[in-house]
Amino acid sequence: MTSAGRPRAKRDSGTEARILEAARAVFVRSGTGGARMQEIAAEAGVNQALLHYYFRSKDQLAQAVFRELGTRIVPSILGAFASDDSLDRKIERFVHAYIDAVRESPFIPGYILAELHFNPERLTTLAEQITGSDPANAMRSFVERLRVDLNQQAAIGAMRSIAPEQFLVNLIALCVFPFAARPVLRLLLGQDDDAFSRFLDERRAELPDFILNALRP
Amino acid sequence: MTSAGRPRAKRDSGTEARILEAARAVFVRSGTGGARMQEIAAEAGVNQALLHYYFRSKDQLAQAVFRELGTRIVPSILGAFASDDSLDRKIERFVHAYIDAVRESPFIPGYILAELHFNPERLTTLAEQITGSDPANAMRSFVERLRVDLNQQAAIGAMRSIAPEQFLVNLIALCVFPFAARPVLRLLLGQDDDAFSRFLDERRAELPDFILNALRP
DNA sequence: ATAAATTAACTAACTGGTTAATTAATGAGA
DNA sequence: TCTCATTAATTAACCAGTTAGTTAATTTAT
Repeated sequence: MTSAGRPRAKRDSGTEARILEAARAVFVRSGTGGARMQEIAAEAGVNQALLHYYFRSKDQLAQAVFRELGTRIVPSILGAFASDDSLDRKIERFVHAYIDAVRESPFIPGYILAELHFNPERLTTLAEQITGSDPANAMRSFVERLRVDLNQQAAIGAMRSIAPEQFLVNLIALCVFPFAARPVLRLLLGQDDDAFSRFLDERRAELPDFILNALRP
Repeated sequence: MTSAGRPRAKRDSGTEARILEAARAVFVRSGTGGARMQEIAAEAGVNQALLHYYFRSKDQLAQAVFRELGTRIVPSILGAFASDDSLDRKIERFVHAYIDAVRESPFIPGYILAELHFNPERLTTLAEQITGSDPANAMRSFVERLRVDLNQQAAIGAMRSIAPEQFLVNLIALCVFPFAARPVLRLLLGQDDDAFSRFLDERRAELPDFILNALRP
């Protein structure tokens, strides 16, 4: 028998995963408001009722997708700051980790940003999920640690003084924005997929220097 | 008589404007997919049929809102680059113009980015509207002019060498992202409206230096 | 036999959009 | 200046199609 009297995986196991995958595709390209359950069912190759069988409602399905994508990306990039590397090195690791993590699914940042704009309450759920309840507090202590780091660098004359909030926003902006604004770049700079990829290569190599240089005293 | 046998402004002129205003509010907070015509009608205080009387369809109404917001912001910030100031000064003007233009309606960048993510084709229409057909070409010549500027600064040793595309993305990212990511900042950094406003003041003052410093050789 | 997985068919509510009728400015002519 | 036809503005009621969600029956692994 399986684990706990729980009869599992009858006909075609993996259905739930297939549904989630289809939902991800549809939600990412259409948003929660624009997505249609029917379209998701079709893309998953199942009956529409199955979506409700596995995920009670459209909203819960949307939340599941959002949670999955959010928790997949955030930790990978936060990891760079968990190490005890030098600040210089942390910045470089962050930039590389983010670009590497996101480049194979470049619509995700735009989707997450959009979804957060229209449903800001989702952030609470997501943040609790990641930090384990009380995200604001976890974040505050993170920011304070960063403040100490930055002040120390400023004290020894290695960096100019900067508020940790400004620093964080700058760092994240420079990483996230090119993805979020990809449709704009595509049209306005005439970037096809290939050009965008080269653009990212260049960026990955140069961005850490750009940031460190900006912080030079 | 009026201009051309065209009887104008009967009962309550300004209805169209009121509808557009209501539509703006609803679309900005819910997106095209999430918005409901009924909600817009209610917010405008008119019958739902009037929305169709003035703007044939939901899509056309959404486009009208998008166009209005897009054309309101873009030129004001592009203006900074039209001048013949020094590059340093252009950067400063751009940062100031953007923050000043957007700070009183801080959801607009998030809305525009989200809308472009889900309906990238809207960008074409908008860009044509602003540049007067053939936006890709207008943009290319703009980028090339910028390239010359940047190369010149690099040649005289005033700046490090940087591709105009990277430069543009950096500049815009640093300006736009704080607004687009506002819900995140609000929760994660615990910023209320007031704290956000102070954050913007600080940013407006420091960001030009940050960018110029990053470009130092 | 049992219970999970899956489906076809359905429904109740809602959606964007239409229609036909009503109201009120406007300008032309008597 | 007083009709009066004309035309724009506005509404209530309606419609057809779609939507998320349900149900009851069927399949299938154990």
